Amino acid sequence: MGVTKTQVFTEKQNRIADLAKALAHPARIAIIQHLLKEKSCVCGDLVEVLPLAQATVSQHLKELKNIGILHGEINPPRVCYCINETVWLEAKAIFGEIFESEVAVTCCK
Amino acid sequence: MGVTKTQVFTEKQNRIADLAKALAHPARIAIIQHLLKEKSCVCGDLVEVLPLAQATVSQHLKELKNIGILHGEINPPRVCYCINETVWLEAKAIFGEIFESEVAVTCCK
DNA sequence: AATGTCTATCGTATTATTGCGATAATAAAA
DNA sequence: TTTTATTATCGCAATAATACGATAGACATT
Repeated sequence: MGVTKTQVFTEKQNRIADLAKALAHPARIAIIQHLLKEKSCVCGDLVEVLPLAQATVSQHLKELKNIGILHGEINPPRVCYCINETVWLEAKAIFGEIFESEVAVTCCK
Repeated sequence: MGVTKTQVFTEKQNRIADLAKALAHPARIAIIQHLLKEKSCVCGDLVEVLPLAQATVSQHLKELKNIGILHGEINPPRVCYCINETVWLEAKAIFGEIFESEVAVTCCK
Protein backbone atom coordinates (compact mmCIF):
# COMPACT_ATOMS: atom_id res chain seq x y z
CA MET A 1 0.00 0.00 0.00
CA GLY A 2 1.22 3.49 0.78
CA VAL A 3 -1.37 5.02 -1.50
CA THR A 4 -4.32 7.04 -0.27
CA LYS A 5 -7.69 5.47 -1.04
CA THR A 6 -9.10 8.63 -2.59
CA GLN A 7 -11.93 6.83 -4.40
CA VAL A 8 -13.74 5.96 -1.20
CA PHE A 9 -14.05 9.57 -0.10
CA THR A 10 -16.08 12.43 -1.49
CA GLU A 11 -14.71 14.81 -4.06
CA LYS A 12 -14.88 17.61 -1.56
CA GLN A 13 -13.06 15.67 1.14
CA ASN A 14 -10.29 14.95 -1.33
CA ARG A 15 -10.15 18.56 -2.45
CA ILE A 16 -9.85 19.81 1.12
CA ALA A 17 -7.11 17.27 1.81
CA ASP A 18 -5.26 18.25 -1.36
CA LEU A 19 -5.40 21.94 -0.52
CA ALA A 20 -4.22 21.19 3.01
CA LYS A 21 -1.40 19.10 1.64
CA ALA A 22 -0.25 22.05 -0.43
CA LEU A 23 0.03 24.03 2.81
CA ALA A 24 1.63 21.17 4.70
CA HIS A 25 5.22 22.31 4.37
CA PRO A 26 6.89 25.31 6.02
CA ALA A 27 8.66 26.26 2.79
CA ARG A 28 5.38 26.49 0.94
CA ILE A 29 3.89 28.51 3.78
CA ALA A 30 6.89 30.85 3.52
CA ILE A 31 6.41 31.15 -0.23
CA ILE A 32 2.76 32.03 0.15
CA GLN A 33 3.45 34.51 2.94
CA HIS A 34 6.08 36.18 0.79
CA LEU A 35 3.79 36.42 -2.22
CA LEU A 36 1.02 37.84 -0.06
CA LYS A 37 3.30 40.47 1.44
CA GLU A 38 5.73 41.47 -1.29
CA LYS A 39 5.08 42.51 -4.79
CA SER A 40 8.21 40.72 -5.87
CA CYS A 41 7.27 37.29 -7.02
CA VAL A 42 10.21 36.27 -9.15
CA CYS A 43 11.46 32.76 -8.58
CA GLY A 44 15.02 33.97 -7.96
CA ASP A 45 13.87 36.24 -5.15
CA LEU A 46 12.17 33.33 -3.46
CA VAL A 47 15.34 31.27 -3.78
CA GLU A 48 17.19 34.05 -1.95
CA VAL A 49 14.57 34.29 0.78
CA LEU A 50 14.31 30.57 1.37
CA PRO A 51 17.25 28.65 2.81
CA LEU A 52 16.81 25.90 0.27
CA ALA A 53 18.48 25.00 -2.99
CA GLN A 54 17.08 26.40 -6.21
CA ALA A 55 15.93 22.98 -7.36
CA THR A 56 14.02 22.47 -4.13
CA VAL A 57 12.30 25.84 -4.33
CA SER A 58 11.34 25.17 -7.91
CA GLN A 59 9.81 21.88 -6.84
CA HIS A 60 7.71 23.51 -4.12
CA LEU A 61 6.56 26.14 -6.61
CA LYS A 62 5.55 23.37 -8.96
CA GLU A 63 3.40 21.74 -6.29
CA LEU A 64 1.65 24.99 -5.50
CA LYS A 65 1.14 25.53 -9.21
CA ASN A 66 -0.27 22.03 -9.67
CA ILE A 67 -2.90 22.49 -6.99
CA GLY A 68 -3.77 25.84 -8.56
CA ILE A 69 -2.78 28.17 -5.73
CA LEU A 70 -0.08 29.78 -7.85
CA HIS A 71 0.33 30.54 -11.48
CA GLY A 72 3.57 31.45 -13.17
CA GLU A 73 4.06 34.10 -15.80
CA ILE A 74 7.11 33.87 -18.00
CA ASN A 75 8.93 37.17 -18.13
CA PRO A 76 12.23 36.19 -19.70
CA PRO A 77 14.56 35.24 -18.42
CA ARG A 78 12.57 35.23 -15.20
CA VAL A 79 9.34 33.60 -14.15
CA CYS A 80 6.98 35.55 -11.98
CA TYR A 81 4.79 33.60 -9.59
CA CYS A 82 1.51 34.95 -8.32
CA ILE A 83 -1.28 33.71 -6.16
CA ASN A 84 -4.28 32.60 -8.17
CA GLU A 85 -7.09 34.56 -6.61
CA THR A 86 -9.78 32.12 -7.72
CA VAL A 87 -8.21 29.12 -6.02
CA TRP A 88 -7.17 31.24 -3.06
CA LEU A 89 -10.77 32.26 -2.47
CA GLU A 90 -11.86 28.67 -2.94
CA ALA A 91 -9.44 27.58 -0.23
CA LYS A 92 -10.53 30.43 2.01
CA ALA A 93 -14.14 29.38 1.63
CA ILE A 94 -13.44 25.70 2.16
CA PHE A 95 -11.40 26.16 5.32
CA GLY A 96 -13.77 28.84 6.53
CA GLU A 97 -16.65 26.42 6.19
CA ILE A 98 -14.90 23.78 8.27
CA PHE A 99 -13.82 26.10 11.01
CA GLU A 100 -17.13 27.90 11.33
CA SER A 101 -18.58 24.73 12.85
CA GLU A 102 -19.09 24.85 16.56
CA VAL A 103 -17.33 22.17 18.55
CA ALA A 104 -19.92 19.99 20.29
CA VAL A 105 -19.55 20.34 24.02
CA THR A 106 -21.78 17.36 24.70
CA CYS A 107 -19.30 14.95 23.17
CA CYS A 108 -17.83 12.39 25.62
CA LYS A 109 -19.98 13.55 28.45
CA MET B 1 17.28 13.26 2.28
CA GLY B 2 13.48 13.16 2.60
CA VAL B 3 13.39 15.08 5.83
CA THR B 4 11.93 18.56 6.11
CA LYS B 5 14.41 21.25 7.20
CA THR B 6 12.18 22.55 9.95
CA GLN B 7 14.98 24.36 11.76
CA VAL B 8 15.38 26.95 9.02
CA PHE B 9 11.77 28.10 9.25
CA THR B 10 9.93 29.98 11.96
CA GLU B 11 8.06 28.21 14.70
CA LYS B 12 4.82 29.57 13.36
CA GLN B 13 5.51 28.45 9.81
CA ASN B 14 6.19 24.96 11.12
CA ARG B 15 3.06 24.98 13.24
CA ILE B 16 0.90 26.04 10.32
CA ALA B 17 2.45 23.33 8.18
CA ASP B 18 1.92 20.72 10.88
CA LEU B 19 -1.73 21.65 11.33
CA ALA B 20 -2.21 21.58 7.57
CA LYS B 21 -0.56 18.18 7.41
CA ALA B 22 -3.06 16.87 9.94
CA LEU B 23 -5.82 17.93 7.53
CA ALA B 24 -4.01 16.62 4.48
CA HIS B 25 -5.82 13.31 4.24
CA PRO B 26 -9.46 12.73 3.25
CA ALA B 27 -9.92 10.18 6.04
CA ARG B 28 -8.89 12.69 8.66
CA ILE B 29 -11.19 15.28 7.09
CA ALA B 30 -14.00 12.74 7.27
CA ILE B 31 -13.20 12.02 10.92
CA ILE B 32 -13.27 15.70 11.80
CA GLN B 33 -16.48 16.30 9.86
CA HIS B 34 -18.10 13.39 11.66
CA LEU B 35 -17.01 14.61 15.08
CA LEU B 36 -18.28 18.10 14.28
CA LYS B 37 -21.65 16.80 13.14
CA GLU B 38 -22.45 13.81 15.30
CA LYS B 39 -22.43 13.40 18.99
CA SER B 40 -21.13 9.91 18.59
CA CYS B 41 -17.39 9.96 18.80
CA VAL B 42 -16.56 6.39 19.67
CA CYS B 43 -13.71 4.87 17.73
CA GLY B 44 -15.82 1.90 16.65
CA ASP B 45 -18.43 4.17 15.10
CA LEU B 46 -15.75 5.90 13.08
CA VAL B 47 -14.47 2.54 11.88
CA GLU B 48 -17.98 1.79 10.61
CA VAL B 49 -18.32 5.14 8.89
CA LEU B 50 -14.93 5.07 7.23
CA PRO B 51 -14.19 2.48 4.53
CA LEU B 52 -10.84 1.70 6.09
CA ALA B 53 -9.54 -1.04 8.36
CA GLN B 54 -9.71 -0.56 12.11
CA ALA B 55 -5.93 -0.33 12.37
CA THR B 56 -5.83 2.40 9.76
CA VAL B 57 -8.55 4.45 11.44
CA SER B 58 -6.77 4.11 14.75
CA GLN B 59 -3.60 5.38 13.13
CA HIS B 60 -5.33 8.46 11.70
CA LEU B 61 -6.88 9.12 15.11
CA LYS B 62 -3.44 8.95 16.64
CA GLU B 63 -2.10 11.57 14.26
CA LEU B 64 -4.95 13.93 15.01
CA LYS B 65 -4.38 13.30 18.70
CA ASN B 66 -0.64 13.96 18.37
CA ILE B 67 -1.15 17.34 16.75
CA GLY B 68 -3.69 18.15 19.46
CA ILE B 69 -6.83 18.46 17.37
CA LEU B 70 -8.42 15.50 19.12
CA HIS B 71 -8.28 14.06 22.56
CA GLY B 72 -9.44 10.60 23.55
CA GLU B 73 -11.35 9.69 26.63
CA ILE B 74 -11.31 6.10 27.79
CA ASN B 75 -14.80 4.86 28.45
CA PRO B 76 -14.26 1.12 28.76
CA PRO B 77 -14.30 -0.80 26.67
CA ARG B 78 -14.63 2.09 24.26
CA VAL B 79 -12.58 5.20 23.58
CA CYS B 80 -14.40 8.41 22.85
CA TYR B 81 -12.68 10.93 20.64
CA CYS B 82 -13.52 14.61 20.80
CA ILE B 83 -12.27 17.74 19.13
CA ASN B 84 -10.00 19.73 21.40
CA GLU B 85 -11.58 23.15 21.30
CA THR B 86 -8.38 24.96 22.24
CA VAL B 87 -6.38 23.59 19.34
CA TRP B 88 -9.38 23.84 17.06
CA LEU B 89 -9.65 27.56 17.75
CA GLU B 90 -5.90 27.92 17.33
CA ALA B 91 -6.15 26.35 13.88
CA LYS B 92 -9.15 28.47 13.03
CA ALA B 93 -7.22 31.61 13.98
CA ILE B 94 -4.07 30.58 12.15
CA PHE B 95 -5.80 29.73 8.89
CA GLY B 96 -8.08 32.72 9.24
CA GLU B 97 -5.06 34.97 9.52
CA ILE B 98 -3.52 33.60 6.36
CA PHE B 99 -6.66 33.81 4.31
CA GLU B 100 -7.67 37.26 5.43
CA SER B 101 -4.74 38.65 3.43
CA GLU B 102 -5.70 40.32 0.21
CA VAL B 103 -4.12 38.93 -2.91
CA ALA B 104 -1.96 41.61 -4.49
CA VAL B 105 -3.36 42.49 -7.88
CA THR B 106 -0.23 44.37 -8.87
CA CYS B 107 1.87 41.24 -8.88
CA CYS B 108 3.32 40.27 -12.29
CA LYS B 109 2.04 43.39 -13.95
C1' DA C 1 -10.27 -17.28 36.21
C1' DA C 2 -12.02 -17.31 31.64
C1' DT C 3 -14.34 -14.94 28.03
C1' DG C 4 -15.78 -11.23 25.05
C1' DT C 5 -15.47 -6.48 23.35
C1' DC C 6 -13.06 -2.77 21.85
C1' DT C 7 -8.80 -0.22 20.75
C1' DA C 8 -3.69 0.31 20.20
C1' DT C 9 0.48 -1.25 18.47
C1' DC C 10 3.69 -4.01 15.65
C1' DG C 11 5.50 -5.56 11.44
C1' DT C 12 5.58 -5.22 6.69
C1' DA C 13 4.86 -3.74 1.89
C1' DT C 14 4.22 -0.03 -1.01
C1' DT C 15 4.08 4.60 -2.49
C1' DA C 16 4.94 9.61 -1.53
C1' DT C 17 7.76 13.39 -0.10
C1' DT C 18 11.92 16.02 0.62
C1' DG C 19 16.30 17.72 -0.80
C1' DC C 20 19.96 18.67 -3.87
C1' DG C 21 23.65 18.31 -7.49
C1' DA C 22 23.89 18.09 -12.28
C1' DT C 23 22.06 19.19 -16.41
C1' DA C 24 18.74 20.78 -19.79
C1' DA C 25 15.87 24.38 -21.52
C1' DT C 26 14.68 29.13 -22.62
C1' DA C 27 15.48 33.51 -24.25
C1' DA C 28 17.75 37.93 -24.05
C1' DA C 29 22.18 40.20 -24.81
C1' DA C 30 26.82 40.57 -26.52
C1' DT D 1 26.65 32.53 -32.90
C1' DT D 2 28.26 32.57 -28.33
C1' DT D 3 27.58 33.91 -23.86
C1' DT D 4 24.89 34.94 -19.81
C1' DA D 5 21.06 34.67 -16.71
C1' DT D 6 17.29 32.33 -15.00
C1' DT D 7 14.31 28.44 -14.20
C1' DA D 8 12.80 23.50 -14.89
C1' DT D 9 13.71 18.79 -14.91
C1' DC D 10 16.26 14.45 -14.04
C1' DG D 11 18.23 11.16 -11.13
C1' DC D 12 19.33 9.70 -6.86
C1' DA D 13 19.23 8.87 -1.76
C1' DA D 14 16.86 9.04 2.39
C1' DT D 15 12.89 9.61 5.20
C1' DA D 16 7.75 9.90 5.74
C1' DA D 17 3.11 8.38 4.99
C1' DT D 18 -0.54 4.98 3.89
C1' DA D 19 -2.80 0.64 4.55
C1' DC D 20 -3.79 -3.59 6.78
C1' DG D 21 -3.38 -8.29 8.99
C1' DA D 22 -2.01 -10.05 13.18
C1' DT D 23 -1.53 -9.54 17.78
C1' DA D 24 -1.34 -7.40 22.23
C1' DG D 25 -3.56 -4.67 25.81
C1' DA D 26 -7.38 -2.97 28.75
C1' DC D 27 -11.34 -3.84 31.14
C1' DA D 28 -16.07 -5.31 32.04
C1' DT D 29 -18.90 -9.44 32.29
C1' DT D 30 -19.70 -14.19 33.11
